[in-house]
Amino acid sequence: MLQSQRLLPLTQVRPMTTAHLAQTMALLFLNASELDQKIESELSRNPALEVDPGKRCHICGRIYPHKGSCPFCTNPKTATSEEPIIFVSPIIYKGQQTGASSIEDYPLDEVTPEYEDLSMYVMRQIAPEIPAEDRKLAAYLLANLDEDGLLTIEPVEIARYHHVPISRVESVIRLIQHADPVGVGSPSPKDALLIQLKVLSESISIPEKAQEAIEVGMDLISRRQFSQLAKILGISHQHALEIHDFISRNLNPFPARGNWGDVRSGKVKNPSVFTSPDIVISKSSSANNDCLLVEIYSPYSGLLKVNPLFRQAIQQAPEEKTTQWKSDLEQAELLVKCLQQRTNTMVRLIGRLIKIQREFILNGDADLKPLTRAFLAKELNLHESTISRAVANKTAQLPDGKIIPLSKFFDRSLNIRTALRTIIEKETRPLSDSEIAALLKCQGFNVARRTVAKYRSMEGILPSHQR
DNA sequence: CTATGGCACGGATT
DNA sequence: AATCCGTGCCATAG
Repeated sequence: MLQSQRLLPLTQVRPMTTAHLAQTMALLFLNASELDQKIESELSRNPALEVDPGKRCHICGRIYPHKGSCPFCTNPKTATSEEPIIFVSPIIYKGQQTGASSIEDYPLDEVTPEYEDLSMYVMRQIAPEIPAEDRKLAAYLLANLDEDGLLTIEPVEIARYHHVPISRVESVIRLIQHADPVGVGSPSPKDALLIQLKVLSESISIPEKAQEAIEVGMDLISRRQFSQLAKILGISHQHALEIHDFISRNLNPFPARGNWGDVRSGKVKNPSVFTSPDIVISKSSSANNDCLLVEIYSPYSGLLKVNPLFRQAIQQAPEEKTTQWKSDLEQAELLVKCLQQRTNTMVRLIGRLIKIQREFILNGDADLKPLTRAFLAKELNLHESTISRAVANKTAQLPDGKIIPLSKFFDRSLNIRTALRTIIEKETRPLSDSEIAALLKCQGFNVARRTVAKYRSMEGILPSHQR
């Protein structure tokens, strides 16, 4: 049944036909840039379609469809609640964040396809900062990251191979390490942690001796021998625990894990380009409250309409073209309606999603709540497949600038994984996988021994006899 | 001999 | 219908 009729659209949506439904689904499946392409081609083909130029906000430069003032600039000021502010942006600003317009300029020919995304992503950030003659070097370095974002080759080798002084190699590496997955391109987890710690120390306060702890006691930390660690550093056991807690909460020994780990199998739809995100989430900067601003890119939403002149002209259409024109007009009307519907669904979906995962967005991975598409579908009175399509192939940019696939918001095994992590943190004696499995069973998580092992490695925790 | 990681199969999820 | 994920079995490392 057509449950979705019940929802209240922004503007009145006329009754849905099957064609309507089918096309809405098709549109929903596309992400912002794909939709952009699709509509552009439709525009050039179909004379019945017309683009309203919209209005450009004189403050932020955004385009918005209707009269009144720019929703982006006015809403945040009036907002008081913790409700996220959601609005739709009809235009994609390509390369808006970095100003790096065309990636083709950068030599990435040696990149292995699976990791292309990560390499591109990093390259895009650092490209403006490195001199042109070092770009090849950077590309080579990025091509030799492993799936965890760590460098697999020695700087000395690179220097020799490219016939450049090692200092230049090192300065490029430094740049890479400070790019978004902070610590990416480090030769080892230890170095990655150190970099992250340093970057982090500029914004928040870090526990004393944390740096020393990583430098000298890296293996002690990973083996969870805290009393040893405390002895070496001359600090209390309690303090050692605090340091460990800080590290495991804020740092990531494998920079690329989590963000890019799930894209790694190499079957990305559009492998050549790193597409701009479909939604951008930012914190309200102007106001004193901390509500979230959510910008959804939905190309031409509200701008695309049926050309009224065409509608009139159809009366006087030449005999042989009248059927053609009629079908053009129908298609145009359908497309406009479906686009409206798509936007509407996206807004509702994202709104709900943001509310549920608010903590995750603000505080990071640790606060991700378990969620399945089926659950969300029930809440929104939509069909599961609708959610699936809406989520598929889309990405979101978080306030901290990270870009993640929207599917990351849905994870059913995450609560079990955190439970597992806390169990390992709590227990003093190294527990074997089967023992952990038993403990998890007590907490209500029915998982097999084999699964525990998998989660462990997902979290980057060493096997029990090595801790 | 026990704990772990690899491969592969079946059921759940999308 | 395609894909992902948990799980069982088996080889291997400790």
